[in-house]
Amino acid sequence: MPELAEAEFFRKRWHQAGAGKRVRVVLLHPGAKIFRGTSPAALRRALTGARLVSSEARAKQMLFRFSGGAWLGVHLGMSGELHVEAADWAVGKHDHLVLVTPRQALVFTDPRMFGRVQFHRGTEAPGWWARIAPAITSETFTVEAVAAFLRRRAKAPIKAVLLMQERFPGVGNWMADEILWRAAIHPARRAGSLSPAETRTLWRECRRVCRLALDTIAGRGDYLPPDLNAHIPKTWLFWHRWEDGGRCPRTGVPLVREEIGGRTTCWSPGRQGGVES
DNA sequence: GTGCTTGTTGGCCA
DNA sequence: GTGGCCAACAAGCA
Repeated sequence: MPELAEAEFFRKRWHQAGAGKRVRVVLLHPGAKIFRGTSPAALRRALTGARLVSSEARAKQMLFRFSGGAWLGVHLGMSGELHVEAADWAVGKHDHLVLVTPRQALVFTDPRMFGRVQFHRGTEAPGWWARIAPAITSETFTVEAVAAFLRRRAKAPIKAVLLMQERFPGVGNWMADEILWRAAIHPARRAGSLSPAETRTLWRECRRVCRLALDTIAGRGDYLPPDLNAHIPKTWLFWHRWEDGGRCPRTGVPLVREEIGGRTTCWSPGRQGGVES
């Protein structure tokens, strides 16, 4: 599930339940793949009895800071989720890590285990966190930076390029399709074939989709929608991209699904022109 | 049984 | 060295 806005949604969900609280750590499967590259035992030692101080989401990742210089990084992969349950809640088959507060349980669950939990200790955030590319919604995400990147990846389909986290942090499969649909650019176009005007449109829609997704999925301010996608308008491609017989919300024409850049891609014929344009 | 799945990585090849 | 492509990872679902 998790792309940019979903990461922020799940971060907020844990934060609202756990901020300021002391936690006890329960590792349900310490050998699980989600702990690859980190030490579950050290994680448990450092976090148990610590308070959740602050948290942040960047791209598709989250970082939770605890008292005593302990940090918990979370990447949800393809199927990971964070949820909040009652403290006495029954453990599910794919729950791997639980932070228990006096009243509630913060649960990390991930059936496919493409997700990842990383423990870090120190006064500063971990290096991998600092190296995440600046947000698309930030001022450093300029049209010039996008243009330069498209030149470097000139032969790759634009769909594949939008999935590259080094330049488009947080963009995943559905957001990439949403951006290209709004920008009216065919997903199979080579990145280097976009005109300056198309590049500018793409840049603008990247920013717009990220901002709108953050507003509608993660909410504004402290507000958190009850359901993840409850407030995404029906005018978005999002709601139509997976349904059989789905139609373009703008033209009414049947949508096309095909594999582009190694991923199933949904696009609107007519609106998004041809590969050669 | 088959063929998918909102992600990332490493290996292969040009 | 760089860029592009693809299989693999694991489990569930239709």
